[in-house]
Amino acid sequence: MNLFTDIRELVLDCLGAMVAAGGLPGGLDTAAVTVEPPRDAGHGDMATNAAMVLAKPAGLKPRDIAEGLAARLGEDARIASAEVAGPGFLNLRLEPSAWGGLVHEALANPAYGRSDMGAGQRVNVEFVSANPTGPLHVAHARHVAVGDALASLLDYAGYEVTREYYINDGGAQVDTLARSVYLRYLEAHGEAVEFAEGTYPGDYLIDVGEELKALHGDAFVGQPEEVWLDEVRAFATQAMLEGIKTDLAAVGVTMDRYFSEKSLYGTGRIEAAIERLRDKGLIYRGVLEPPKGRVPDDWEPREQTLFRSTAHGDDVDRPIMKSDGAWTYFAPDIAYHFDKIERGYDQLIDVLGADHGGYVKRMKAAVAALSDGAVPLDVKLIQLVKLWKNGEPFKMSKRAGTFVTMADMVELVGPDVMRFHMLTRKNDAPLDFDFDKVTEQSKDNPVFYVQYAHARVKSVLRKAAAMGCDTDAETLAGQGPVPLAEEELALARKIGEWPRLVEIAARLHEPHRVAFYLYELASELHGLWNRGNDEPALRFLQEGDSAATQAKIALPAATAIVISHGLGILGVTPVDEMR
RNA sequence: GCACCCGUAGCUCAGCUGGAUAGAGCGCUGCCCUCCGAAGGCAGAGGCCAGAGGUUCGAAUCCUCUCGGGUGCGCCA
Repeated sequence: MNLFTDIRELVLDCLGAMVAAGGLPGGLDTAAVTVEPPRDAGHGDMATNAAMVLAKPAGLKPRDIAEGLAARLGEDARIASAEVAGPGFLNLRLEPSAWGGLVHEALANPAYGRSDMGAGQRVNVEFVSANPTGPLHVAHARHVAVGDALASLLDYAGYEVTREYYINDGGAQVDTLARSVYLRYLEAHGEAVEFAEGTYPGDYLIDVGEELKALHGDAFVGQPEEVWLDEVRAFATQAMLEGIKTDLAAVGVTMDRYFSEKSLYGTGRIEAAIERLRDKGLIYRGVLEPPKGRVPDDWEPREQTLFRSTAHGDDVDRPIMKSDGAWTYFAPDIAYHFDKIERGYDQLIDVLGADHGGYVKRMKAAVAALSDGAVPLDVKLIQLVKLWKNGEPFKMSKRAGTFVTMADMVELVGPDVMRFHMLTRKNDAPLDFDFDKVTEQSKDNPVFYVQYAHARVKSVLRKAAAMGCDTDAETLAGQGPVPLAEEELALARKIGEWPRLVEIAARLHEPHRVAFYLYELASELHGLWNRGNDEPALRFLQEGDSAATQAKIALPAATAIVISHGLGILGVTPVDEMR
């Protein structure tokens, strides 16, 4: 139930009636007609641009259409007033009962805000996909928060969502991992080792070396790489993956599928994907031009196997095979996306680091080619997270050992703070993460502010219960449409915007909008609360009057329910009291 | 050189398939705290939406160009 779309339907009905009555020509395109909240609440509850959009094609003056439309809209029971304003806007004021009905809906319907806009379409959200060479670090934390919230949001909006992790276990970096673990293994046998350039010196591999020793004894000691590499690589990769899964579990994220890059090699799957492209005439042998203005020192023209990505919007064609005949990293990625397409997804979403920006066009080109344009790929690029501590930038350096893992971060601030804060910016804007501020209990901290609103309501409900009120949602819903005082309308309207917000955020693939909405909703609740300080009639708890209190608590209770819905999408647990 | 992202109040940032007088928090100024939780509240100042053209009834939003910042640009994934 989305009151904005309901009222838009009403507007369209009225327009239809005007056509029938001869007040408007038929056959007008109403696609551009919107019903939305006005920027300035003083203008009313909703505004429609119908008259302005239709004036030109109808050959009429906007105000004339608006006046005719206003007269018809005014006949609907939900419309308190319809006024023509400005160049032809129609400002609608709704009967308070219409908003009260929504508040009631929020209480009565646990699925309030859920949408069927997805219509069961299948969406694959790939996120994190960190190399399995170590624990997740803070940059991944943002990927985790954004990817998982986006997946939840789409689920909430009626899509069938798969959360997926692509394991980059096919490239050279897992060999490096294996060699590094091997060094730790030798160390476990008492050998002094040195971590050369290009190996991973991190402490996190010490245990893995020990485990390898426990498993294989000294069987690999002094042996050449051919003897142990495959075994150690598999063991190490598995160990890293287990660690990553543990890290994810600690913040409440469960992937539906882990897809191994390695599984694409030697199985004909890369070849099959490339063949598909070749069938479309998109694979050829050729020589690329060097990039203008910045020619690499060792540049020399080379004939390579290329994918004609320019046929689908890329700037240059891309190599899929190295000069030694091995696949470039792009080839298995093509095969991976081909696999996703073949699994029947209607939409693909990749959550990647912003440094992969140059990679988006070619991947979109590949997906467009492989799906004949049927499957859209949206790539969400995640900007960097800048860490702060004690008012100073907190440097993160692998070399200096100040390597902040996601697990460290969670230990310091908790999963809820981490997840919420990571969504307080658009994905493509850099984000500051200040270890002091994110846990601060003040209005400047959105995490706290939203949680506080929820806790405040819960506190009110506890006190109401102590007064003898029945505070469960079912009982409150049973009281029927919620009567609202003028001062309570702003909060009720905000509750009414929830379903609309969900659809907008889901359509744009922007989960941060949920976080911002929750902040606004919390703000309305706190604002109403504060007015209660001066005007006792507005307080949720009416001292000594449990009947009045019983009626009053429906609105805050509905607010808390919507907050919990929203936090649920973000993967944050609503708290019942602040500690 | 090319591509992508970004440029909105002193600072950090929102801004809906293009909508009305562009919003929030911080900071600043003034007033307020015996009041359901003051871990604050109310009010105010503060803007050429980087700049210039264009499309439109209407542009922060779409198009073109310029300037400024970030990221990336064939055998690294």
